[in-house]
Amino acid sequence: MIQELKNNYGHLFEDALLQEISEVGTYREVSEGYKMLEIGSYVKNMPLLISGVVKVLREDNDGDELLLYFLEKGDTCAMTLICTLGQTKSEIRAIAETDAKIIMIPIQKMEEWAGKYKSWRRFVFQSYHNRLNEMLDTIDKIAFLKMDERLLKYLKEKSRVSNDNIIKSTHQEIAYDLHTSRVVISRLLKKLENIGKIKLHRNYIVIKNI
Amino acid sequence: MIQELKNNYGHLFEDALLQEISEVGTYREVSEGYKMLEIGSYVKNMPLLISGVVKVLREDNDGDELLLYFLEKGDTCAMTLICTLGQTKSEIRAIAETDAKIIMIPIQKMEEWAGKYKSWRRFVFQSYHNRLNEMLDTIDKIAFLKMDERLLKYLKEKSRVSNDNIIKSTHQEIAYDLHTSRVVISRLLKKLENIGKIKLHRNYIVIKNI
DNA sequence: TATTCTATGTAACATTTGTTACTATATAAA
DNA sequence: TTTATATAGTAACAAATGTTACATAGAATA
Repeated sequence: MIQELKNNYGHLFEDALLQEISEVGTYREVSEGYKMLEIGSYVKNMPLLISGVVKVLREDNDGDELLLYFLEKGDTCAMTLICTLGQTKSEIRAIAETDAKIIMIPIQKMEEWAGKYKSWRRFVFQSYHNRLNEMLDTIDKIAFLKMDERLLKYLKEKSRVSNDNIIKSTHQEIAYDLHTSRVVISRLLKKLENIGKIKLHRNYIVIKNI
Repeated sequence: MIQELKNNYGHLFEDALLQEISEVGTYREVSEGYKMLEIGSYVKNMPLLISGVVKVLREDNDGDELLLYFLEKGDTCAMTLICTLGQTKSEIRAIAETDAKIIMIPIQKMEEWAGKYKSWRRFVFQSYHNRLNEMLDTIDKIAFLKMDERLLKYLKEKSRVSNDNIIKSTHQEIAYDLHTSRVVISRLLKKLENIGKIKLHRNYIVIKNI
C-alpha cells in the first residue's frame, strides 16, 4: 500500500503524513458497481482514490437519479469530508464506475490531521474546491444547456474518464444519469448518429468525432 | 465592531480568535445592490456576514443568470474560501440583496487560523458543508422540479430571508433569477394568483397562503 | 396635461421534452 | 430450437417551456 500511496499522493503529502496514512488506512480493491456510499447512511471512512472512476449521484424523493460528477485518481469525496464533522447522513450516492483501488481513512483522523499537517489541510481544502466547482459545472449543464448538448458532454466526459472511445451503456442507463426518459435519449442519439458524431450499437456506442 | 462580532460569532469562536478578528478585520456597511464579488475577479478578502442578505448568482457565457442561494447572518462565502488558496478567480457573483453589515478578513489569515484555531477550522468546514448542501438543493430544484414549483419555492425563500410577506420584485427580475423568460413568470404568477396563493401588484407581490 | 417609459396581461405559435404504444431484433434462458 | 427478456427504433401525441407580438395601465417626467 505504501508504494501505491507514494505514487499517487507522494507529491501532495509530507512523509510523516504518508506514514500515518499507511498505518491507519485500509487498502481495498472494489469492483465495478460497488456501492461506496449510500444516501442516508452515516460515513465512517473517507476514501482516497488510487485508481478507477467513481460516479457520484443525487436522488430525488421519487427515486429519480441525476449524475453529479465523476471522481478520478487523486480525488476524494467531499461529502465524506463534510459528513465527518456533523455526524450527518450522506446526501449522495457513490458507485464505482469501474474497478477501483482505494485507501479508506477513519474519519477521526480527518480532523486530527487538519490541525497537524499543512499538506492535509491544503488537500482537504483543494478537494472542497474541486467538488464545489464540479457542482457549479453540473448546475451550468442542467440550467443552461438543452438535452442534446448535455448528452454530448456526457458522452465526452464518459469517454474521457474511461479512457475509451467506446461507451458501454444502454440508452436507459444514460437516461437515468441525465434524468430523462429512454425514448428521449434514443431520439437524440439517433440524431447524433445521423450527423456522423457517433455510431450506435446494442449495449455500446462508438464515439467518432465529437 | 467587537460587540457585533461577539453577538454573532461569540458562540463559535474562541476569545483569542475573536480578538484577532477584531484586530485585522474591517467593518463595513454596504447598501442593497452592492456587488461584493464579481465573476472573474480575484478574491482578497473573506466576508463574515453580520446582518442582511447576500444573493449568490451563477452566469453562463451568454450573460444569462441563475440564482444559486442566499447567504444570511453568520454565513460566509465558500467561493471566497476556496479562492484564497489557489489564487483563482471567482466563479460566481455575490450581490447584497438587502443593506448588510460585514466584517472583511484578509485572506492570508484564513490559512493561518486554520492551523491555529480549532474553532476556525470547524467554522470553515461547516461553511463548506452548508454551501455544498445549498448547491445540492439548487441542483434538486432545477433538475427535479418544474418551473411552477421552482417559482413557489423561490417566493417562499425570498419571503423568508427578507422576513416579509411582500416581495418587492418585478416579473423580469424573478425571471432572471430562475433563468427563464418574463412571459413565463407572468403566466405562472397569474395561475398562483387565481388559486389564491398570492396577490399581484405592480412592482410587488403579496404572499397570502403558500 | 401630454408624453414617455416601465411593468404587466395575454394570445398565438414554436420548440423542447416527456409519454404511450407498438415493432423489430439481438441475446439469454428454457 | 423455442421462448422469454432486454434493447433499441419510431410514430403519435401531450405537456411544459420559450418566443413574438401587441395591448393596457401605472408611474415618471417634460
